[in-house]
Order: sequence, then C-alpha cells, then structure tokens
Amino acid sequence: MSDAAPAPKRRRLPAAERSALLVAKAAEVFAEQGFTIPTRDIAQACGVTQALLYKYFGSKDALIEAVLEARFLSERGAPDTGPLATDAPLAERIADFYLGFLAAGSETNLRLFLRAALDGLDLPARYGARLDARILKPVIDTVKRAHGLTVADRALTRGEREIAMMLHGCAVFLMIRRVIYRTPFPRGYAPELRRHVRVWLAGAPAELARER
Amino acid sequence: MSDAAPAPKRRRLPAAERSALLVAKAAEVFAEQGFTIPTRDIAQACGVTQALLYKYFGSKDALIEAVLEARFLSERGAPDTGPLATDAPLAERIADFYLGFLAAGSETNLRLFLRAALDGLDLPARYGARLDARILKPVIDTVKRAHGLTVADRALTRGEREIAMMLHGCAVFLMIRRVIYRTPFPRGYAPELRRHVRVWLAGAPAELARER
DNA sequence: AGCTTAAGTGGTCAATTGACAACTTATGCC
DNA sequence: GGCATAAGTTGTCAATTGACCACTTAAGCT
Repeated sequence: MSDAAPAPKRRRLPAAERSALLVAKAAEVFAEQGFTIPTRDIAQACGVTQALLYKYFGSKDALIEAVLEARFLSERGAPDTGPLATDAPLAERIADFYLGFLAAGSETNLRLFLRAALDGLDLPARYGARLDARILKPVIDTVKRAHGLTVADRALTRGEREIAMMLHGCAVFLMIRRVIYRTPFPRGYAPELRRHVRVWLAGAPAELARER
Repeated sequence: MSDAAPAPKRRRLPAAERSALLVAKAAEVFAEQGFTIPTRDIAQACGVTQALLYKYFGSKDALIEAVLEARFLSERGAPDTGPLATDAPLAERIADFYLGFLAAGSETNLRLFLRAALDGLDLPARYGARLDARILKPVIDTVKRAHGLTVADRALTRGEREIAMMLHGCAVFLMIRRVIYRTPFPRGYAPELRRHVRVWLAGAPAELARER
C-alpha cells in the first residue's frame, strides 16, 4: 500500500538536455494543434511551467524556429540511400528507398511541414536544396545508370527534376492521404507505392532520355 | 475635385445576399490565415462589425461549417468532364480535364481543404465520395474505353481507385507546390501536367488490365 | 408621411494569451 | 557540511478574443 515514494519528479535537467526535450515535445504539439496553440499548453505537455519556455526561448517565434531548424534544417534526418545501391531489381530498389523516406519523414514532420508552409513560414524554399541532394538526384541517377545513360556530376536539369518530382509527389501524396486525410491503409502503403514505382518506371526513362 | 459623393456605403443588404457575401469572404480569410483568425478580423475583411457575424452564424464553428459546406459539399463546383469526351488524343483529353480541375480548385479551396484536414475537421472523409464520382471514375473510364476495356457501371475497385489516385496525387502535388510551397511556375503547370499524364499513360493501362 | 421590422452597430464581459519580473530550490563543487 | 549558481516556479499585466445585449437606423409598405 504505502508506496509513499512520490512521483519520480525529474527536475533540474542540464540545460542542453532540457532544451532538446522542449523542442522535441513542442514539435509534436505544434504538429498536432498548429502554431497558434498557447505556450501554456506546450509547457504543460512538456511537464514544465510556461515561464520556463521563455527562459530557453525568448519568444514563441524563437521556439517555432528552433523546432523547424531541428526537424528540417539540421544535418540529421537524411533518408538512407543504401537501398538504391543494392543489386535488387530497379523497381524494388526505388520502392525500398521511398519506403524508408516515408517511414523517416514521420507524421509529425509532415504535419509540421504543411502547417509551416500554409502559415507562410518559408520552410519549403529553405528545404528545397536538401530535397534535391538527398532524394531527387539519387533517384534520377539510379534510373539513369540502370538504363545506360551517362550520370553527370552536375545538378539536375529542370526537366529531370520534374520527372523525379512526379514520383516524389505520388509518395508524398500517399503520406498525406494517410496522415492528413486519415485514409486507412490496412496493409501499409508498400503495395501502393510499389505500383506507383512500376507505373512511373514505365514512362520516366523515356522522358529522361529526351532530356539530352 | 469636389467629388463629394461619400463612400458608396452598401448597407442593409437582404439577408441571403449578405450571408453569401460573408461566407465567401470568410473562406478567403480562413484560407489565408487559418481557422484561428479572430472573428473581428473576419468581420473587418467583410466590412462589417463582428457582432453581425454572430447574427448570421451563432458561433465561429457554425461559420466555419458554412464555409466548408459552401466550398466542398454543395452541388456546385464539380469539374467539367467535357474535355474527356472530345476526339483529341487520350493524353490531351486527360491533361485538359485536369487543367480544368486545377483551375477550378482555386488556391482558396486547396488551402481551406488542407487546413481543415490538418485541424481534424473530417472534411476528406465527407468529400471522398464526390471525388470518386466527379474525377477518378471519369478518368478511369476514359482510359478503359480508349484501350478497349469494358467499362462497368459499378464503383471503382480498390485497385482502379489507386491507379487513378496516382495521377490525382501528381496533379494535386503540383498545385501544392505552387500554392502552398510557393514554387514559381513561370509558364503555368500545363507543361508539367502533360508530362505527368504521358508518364502515367505509359504504365497505367497495363495495371488496369491486370485488375480483371 | 408615418410606422414596422429587420439589418446593422457600439460597448461590454469573462476567459485567454504572450511576456516577464521577482522569488524559490535543487545540485555540483570545495 | 556549506554555499554559489543555474534550473525552475509563482504571480501578474496588458492585450486579445468569443460571445452577446441593448440600442440605432435604413427600407419597404400602406
């Protein structure tokens, strides 16, 4: 009975640790509730007083910026390009790569990204370069190699980028349907994603060849 | 000089007219600023006092519901399926149909829809049936006919629906990139959309044939 | 013109919200 | 143990916000 030990109050964390904790939790809350959620609610979700948020981040905007930085602009979080380089069939490699991207780009990330974009926070422009380097170019180069096209060391042409964006849009839209529209995918989206890759691969190489 | 005629104060509109005006303007404001915008700001954008909003709609939620109803659940606003039935080449017909959809689904509509979905307003589920009837099935049937497959009078199978959804996702993602991500498309998105349709048509018919 | 009625306004209230100053206390170091 | 310092809290303030009541006035009818 007398389990008198009071709740294990974890107080007085070192600043770096607390800061990371606040940013992580705030990301979830912003993603779910939007950036207009009161700072008091964020603090409560963090198990901390509202005033402490202001000790760590001088303003609500600064907290938002810290969240976006941590989630989208820091070096961590690039999807693993390993699946692209196996000796499996091309379609399988690309599907596996994108399945990794969809898993890594968590629900929180998608919600945050869309909310930030809707609210004019200029995130997509800042994120654009990373998208090209981490996702679009690796995919295009993989397809080119598989079809005997020469792989240049330069940035994607506009046309190549759009071809890659078609598949990317399909993958992101799958995630939007599940996470934002709340469409149920009882067996995950692997089957649908594989089909998308099949269809895309039926037409994309010819388009790529056209691009000089 | 003495254009002494004072500002043409349009006051005392008939209720139906005023109501429509409020809903239309509120849709724009919600789309731009999100559903958390103060009712006072909406009223100001309408050129009306905040109290009047409460005369017409008993609460903020009721106003939001009226906006979503008017934009997504009323009978108006179905995209024109005319372009699907011309005697132009298949790719051109589908591209033209979707260009119409992208133009009709205005920026305001896309923003509203995403915001509503993000905020858990359950709009996608309510809108789903209309999407099938107005867009996905017409497209699939057009492709089937062009490829000599029999067109049934029943609803789409799950597989057919996903095949259509692939193209739909590409089109919506184009709009998202322009409207939400604010990516510039100097020459409109007709060129990219046409390319998407080409690629899709290279693989989709084979997938459709598989679906029995 | 006079009157009725619906359209629209001004002002107010309690609750909420971003921000912060003053205060308290846990924790590591000697 | 004693204590310096950073970690965390309490309480407060002005501005904002959803809601609404009492009041004013334009339009149509006769």
